[in-house]
Amino acid sequence: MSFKEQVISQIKQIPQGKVATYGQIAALAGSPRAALMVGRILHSSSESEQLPWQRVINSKGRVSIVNLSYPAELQAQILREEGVVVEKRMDSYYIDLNRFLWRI
DNA sequence: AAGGTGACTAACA
DNA sequence: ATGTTAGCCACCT
Repeated sequence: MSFKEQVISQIKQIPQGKVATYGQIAALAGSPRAALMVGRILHSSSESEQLPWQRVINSKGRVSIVNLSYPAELQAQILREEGVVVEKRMDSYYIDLNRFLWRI
């Protein structure tokens, strides 16, 4: 099973109403420092697979999606529907990791 | 096969 | 406290 597949499988396991960081997912997939890869994998496979990409954020609790395939606005909206509190500051969206970070 | 790259992170200035 | 720099490592070409 490739790192990529492990990442995808882990992301699929993030429960609704929770979020995870790239670093965390990378660690779960077996390579704690391949956080960048996680983002890359998401970017490339989020459309083909049905991944909750909106639940994956960076270490500061900030949405990294900003101006790519989807507007950060959409991510924030989806998360709020799941019960996650998303704070909007300037142009970015922040999430309270202490409350919503997914823990195993 | 080798090198460039990225939806990152943590450490510094 | 914000901005920059340098590691990072598996994927893609």
